[in-house]
Amino acid sequence: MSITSDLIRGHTETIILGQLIAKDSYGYEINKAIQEKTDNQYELKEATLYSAFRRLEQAGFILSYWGDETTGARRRYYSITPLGKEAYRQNKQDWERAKELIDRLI
Amino acid sequence: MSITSDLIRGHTETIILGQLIAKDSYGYEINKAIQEKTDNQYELKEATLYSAFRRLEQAGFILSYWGDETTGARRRYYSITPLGKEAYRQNKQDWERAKELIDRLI
DNA sequence: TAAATATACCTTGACAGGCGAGGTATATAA
DNA sequence: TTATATACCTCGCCTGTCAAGGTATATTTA
Repeated sequence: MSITSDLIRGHTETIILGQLIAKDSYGYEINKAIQEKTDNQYELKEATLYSAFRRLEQAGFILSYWGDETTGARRRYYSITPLGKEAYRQNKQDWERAKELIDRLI
Repeated sequence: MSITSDLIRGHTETIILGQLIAKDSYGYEINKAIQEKTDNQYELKEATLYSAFRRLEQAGFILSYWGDETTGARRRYYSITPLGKEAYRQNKQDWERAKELIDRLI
């Protein structure tokens, strides 16, 4: 943990979209993947994660559907839309630019 | 402009502290320097700038004093404190870490 | 078998930083 | 005299994060 949220703020949606480009997934799995990718240095708080899903779906960047689990807890799967893929590309580009600017400034 | 504020959020204070390490300065000048450094790609909004000054002074990271201009508008100068320098070093380190994490995730 | 843990979802309300909009004042250029 | 540049400031809204709380199923442990 420890990485302050303000440094990640604004990347949450991009991170989620990035996960969904690889494959359809659900909240719990996405968060586990994030933790693994960062060697447990970062995780999304649940409230943050689920409110991001709402925004992304609202914006037409993702679609959701219930999984057909016959056992265990139900899962709401998300898939990325073409619009979402475009947003991801744009966000990634913005990040490259922002990174360069911030490096210049600090 | 254009760089969304959420990507910069959390860097405002570090950027200001970074400017003040070079030399004492005042709001207007700091903002001009930021614009120059980024080829006019970025600027702090005034409300953002001045509220950041308040926080930084409150935290003991900077001190302020009025300039002795005999002409033109008055200037409130800021200088960075040892505590502010330490905060700057820490923030910069956090940035390096965050950058690496975000690059892994998106 | 009871309790704890892991999986999996969700909402509410508070908080903090960014910023639009508005304001003040001095000096210079058109 | 009007506009622009310099230089400061505040108020109140907006948005994303997250602590705290809740629900339900399955497995592991005591």
